[in-house]
Order: sequence, then C-alpha cells, then structure tokens
Amino acid sequence: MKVQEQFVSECEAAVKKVLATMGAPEDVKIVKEIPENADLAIPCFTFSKALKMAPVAIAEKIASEIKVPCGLITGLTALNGYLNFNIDNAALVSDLLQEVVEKDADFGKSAPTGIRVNVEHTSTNPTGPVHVGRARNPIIGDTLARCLKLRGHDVTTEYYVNDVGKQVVMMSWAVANVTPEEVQKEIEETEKADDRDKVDHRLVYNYRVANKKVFQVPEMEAEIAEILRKFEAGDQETIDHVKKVAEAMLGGINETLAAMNVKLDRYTWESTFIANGAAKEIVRKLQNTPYSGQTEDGASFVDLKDFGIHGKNTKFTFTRADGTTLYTTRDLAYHEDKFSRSDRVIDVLGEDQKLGSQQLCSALQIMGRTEKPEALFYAFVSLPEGRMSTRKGVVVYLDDLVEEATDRALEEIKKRRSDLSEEKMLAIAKAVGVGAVRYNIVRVGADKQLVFKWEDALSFDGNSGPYLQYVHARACSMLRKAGDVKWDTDGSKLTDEYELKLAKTLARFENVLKDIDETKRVHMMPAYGHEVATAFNQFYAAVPVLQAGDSRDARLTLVKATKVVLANVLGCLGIEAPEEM
RNA sequence: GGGCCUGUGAGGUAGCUUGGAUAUCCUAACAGUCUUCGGAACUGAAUACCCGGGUUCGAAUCCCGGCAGGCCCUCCA
Repeated sequence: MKVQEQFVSECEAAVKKVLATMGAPEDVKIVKEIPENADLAIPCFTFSKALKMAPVAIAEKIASEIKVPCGLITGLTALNGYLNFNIDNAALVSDLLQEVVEKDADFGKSAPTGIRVNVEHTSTNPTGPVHVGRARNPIIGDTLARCLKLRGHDVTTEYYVNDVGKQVVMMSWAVANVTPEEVQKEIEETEKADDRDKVDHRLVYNYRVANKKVFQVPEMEAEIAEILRKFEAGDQETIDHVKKVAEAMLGGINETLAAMNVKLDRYTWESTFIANGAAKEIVRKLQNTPYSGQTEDGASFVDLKDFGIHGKNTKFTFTRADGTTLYTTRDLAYHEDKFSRSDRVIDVLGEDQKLGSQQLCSALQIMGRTEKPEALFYAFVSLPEGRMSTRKGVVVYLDDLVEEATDRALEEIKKRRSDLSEEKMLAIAKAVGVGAVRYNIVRVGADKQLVFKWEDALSFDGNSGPYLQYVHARACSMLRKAGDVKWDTDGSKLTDEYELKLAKTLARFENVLKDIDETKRVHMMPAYGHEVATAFNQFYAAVPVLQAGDSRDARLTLVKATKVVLANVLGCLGIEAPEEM
C-alpha cells in the first residue's frame, strides 16, 4: 500500500477506536478532507448527535486520546471541531523518490488491467475542415484516451465516418457538379478568403455553393433525392463516388488532427452497417419488442415514454415509411459492434446529441443489452459574434488556429533563443503552439460553454500549456547541468516547506489519473499539471538545488521526479515536452 | 409548451456527484522580489458564489420557485 493511503487508514482507524470507547455506533460516518495546513482533516460535527456532545469538545477529547507519533501520524491537533493530522513527511517523500528512481518514465503508470476501452471521438461529417467549434471533441477524446492508457487499460480510439445520408450525398454532388467558376465566385464573396491549399479547405467551397443552390434551383432537390435513393438501393457507382469524396475530405481532416497530435486507431464507416445487413437486423429486433409500433404510412418506431424520455413526442423512429434505415438505426448497429469487441464503450459527443444518445441507450436496453455506452458531452465553442457555421462561413478553422499559434510561438522563441538553429526553433514553436491550443481547450470543464477568443487561445503564460513545458525544460536544464547524479531517495533530507509541497503534489499524480478514469473529467489533468508547475517554480525560487551540500542529490532526485511527472502530464494532454525551449 | 446543461471577484475559471474551518487558479490593474541553478518566473494586497424561499448545527454544493444564456424536442445526420 502506498504511504498516503496507509496514513489515511491509520488516521481513520485511530479515530474509530476512540469513538467506540465513547459510545458511538459502529457504522458512524467519517468524513475525510485535505485541508490547507495539515495532511488530513476529520470534522467531528457528524459525531455530535450520536455522542450528545459539542463538536469542539469531541475533537479535543479524541485528540487527547490518540497518542502521537504513531505509525505514519506525526501530529494531531484539534481545531474548531476538526481533527488535523500530519503525516510523516520523510516517509512520504522517500516513498515518492524511490518510486521515481525505480520506475522512471513509467511513474504513475498502472499495470495492465486487460479492460478493453473503446473511445469514439471526433467523428465529424466529412464535409468540411475541422473548425474550432468542434475542436473540443478530438482534444477531449484524445486526452481521455491517453489518460486511460496510463491507467493500464487496453484503449482503442475510433472515428465513426458518416458516409451515408443527405449531407455527404450533397457533398459528392457538389464535387461532381459545382463548376470552378461558381467556386471562384463563392470565394470572392467570402469576407476573408481561405486560400489554404488543402483538400478539405478547397472542397468546402463546393459544398457551400451546393447548399445555396439547393434553395434556388427546385430541380436540384429532386436530383439529390434521386442520388440518395440510388445510394440506399445499393447502386455501387453512387456508393463508390460518395465514399471517394468522403475519403478525400477525411484525408484533410486527418492532417489537421495529426498536427494536433491526435491519431485514431480505427475508422468505422457507417455504410458498412447497411452493406453487412446489421442495420436491418436491428430493425428486425426492435420490431419484435412490445414497445414497437408503426405509423399509418409504415414507418416503424419504439415508444420510449417508459424510459425517461420527455417531450411532445416520445416515439423513436427507426425506419422510414419505405422501410429504409435512419442514422440512429445504423448507430445502434455500430454500438452493438463496438460492444462485441470492448468492455467499455465511451462516446465523446456534442451536447446536441444528448437526446439521441439517451434514445440510443433505451433502444439498446429494449434489445436486451445490459451495458450502456458512457457518453461524454461537451458544449460548443462559439465566436463572440455567435455560433460557428461551415455553411455560412462563420468559422475559425483549427488549421488556422494552429498556424497562428505556431507563428506566435516562433516570435517568442526568436526573442529568447537566438542561439538555436532555425530548424530547432521551428520544432519548438510547433510544440509550444499546439500545446497552447490543446491546453486552452481542455482546461475548461466540458459542459461549460466557451466563447473563442484569440488572446486566450494564444496565451503562453500563467495557466497555459507552455507554462508546463517551460517548467519541464527548466528541470531538464538543471539535470543537464548537474551531470552525473547519484539518486538519493532519503526523504528526511528534504524538509523545506516548498520541497514538501512539491513532493506531496507529485505524489498525487496517480490519484488524478484514477479520478479521470472514474469521472472522465479530463480538465483535472491540466489543473493538476499547473499545480505541479507552480509548486516547482516556488521550490525553484526558494531552494538552491545545484549548490553543493548534504541535500543536493535528494533535491536533484526531486527535480527528476518533477520532470517525469510533467512529461507524463503533458503526454496525457497530447502535448510535447521539449528538453529545451 | 416540454426536457437537459450552464450562471462564482473587472474578464475567465476550479470546487457542486459525496453539504463542513479562511472558496481555487489565470488574465488585467495595484504594490513588491531578483549580483541566483533558464524572468514564459516568484511574493503581497484588493475585489466574487444570479435572485427568492426551504432543509440543516452548518449550503457555492441538496430541495422548491424565479431570472438570464446555450443545446435539444426531424420518417436529418
């Protein structure tokens, strides 16, 4: 057992023992908190009723009954009805340093659990470049996947490619039918022309023209409907063309993701569930349940009013009147597929999918599945002038954001490090720019709506990605300067307030990962990283490390620990940890 | 009309699941530190829990009712 956990259980056991002698019931609830000026606090208010005593008196009584030091408990005081415990600092620090020396880069990493976790994220329609409004999806999803990997799970990330339906048919029509002149005209009418030579950026103009045209030209509506019909009927030529266009767009999207250090393990195409009959199988299953019904013209639905679905219509339709399947029907087939090869299924979704996701869960339940997919919802990022829209051209593309961030980072580096080669500066600029962008987006709780502002996204100090990278580089620099170090894991040599604060912060890394595993609240990782970086900077300002002396090697070991933890935190965030910057 | 989410100093944000002692952190403004191992730094002071009820010894946190913003209520994807 780790020192911290052991400490907590020792405190709890000691308090329980005293409570028993005071006549408290055995199942009395013991609340534990981490306070400012101690390592563990137990409030005594909860005991008040059972013991018929004032909390302040209880605290004093218990404190007087427990003899310290005892085991890992080195101090105990009663204050305002609280019991404040202090941990054996030397034991805690030694434990941390030993683990770092032993595990090195694997510090914080758990043993394989064998649990197969599927994280589906991004999955944007292949009809245009990724914009900042949707950028939370790959960043949150990728960060979560990286954290779960450190937890020892067998993680697969997956992109569900929507290559079925009106949008993609429209997209393929646009590529085949919109003329270069029309595209040129559209570009000229756009306020800020996008001249990026990248497939998704170029073709999105075709898509925009097509979307405008469909309102102006009545015959086009019918034309699209006809292609859609051929697609659903399995016309190979149509299907191939749609897929070809979707693949091209996906290529562009993947380039953007790769620049952000996001790599998907697997792609699943929606059309496969039509082709292999899985969607039809879902239809058959749902029709055979007692919840199923049909409208007059023949569309099938299940009624979900008993499943906590509210609103004017609780009917969840899963086939059209002509018997063809719908998006959600295919999504059901997809989830059955994911469950067949995973133990945990996680979907990272925009908040607009909440109802759909709930319906999906209910339908899975109706079909007899007991597991549920875990949904992680995020609110949209908007612009100060409103919601982003690819079709309307009110967008900030992720490619532009990353480029701008990299440019700014390069400026900063040129100011500071004229000694580096151009090539090295560029590499660092990329790491810093991407770091700033990813950090800024993952920093905020997913359900909080965000308004995108350039100055926030490009922030390099304070609570930012580059701040963590800077501290990492600083630690690396110190270790370089120190030369050969004989690692010293004697915790009793580190007694300064800031040494202890840093060590205690570092020791929490594994707990942070555990919390994220349980709650999927990935914004805890940047918050933790910032705590580590701040604790290090304080330690750095307060304690001379490289100075010769008795504590030098132990301090350097602490520096190494910081470096390892920060590298892992940055790794979880998908941000590079350069050795210098 | 109904459902879900959000509302915390000047701006942004953590804490809310599981109620506890002085509410976290960043930016900006203010006052400082530094002959130092990388100043993308450190220290200090100031300012906040949307409103109204309720439960409780105790509420930012739980319950009820408002108000404001977002998302959704397609035989769309």
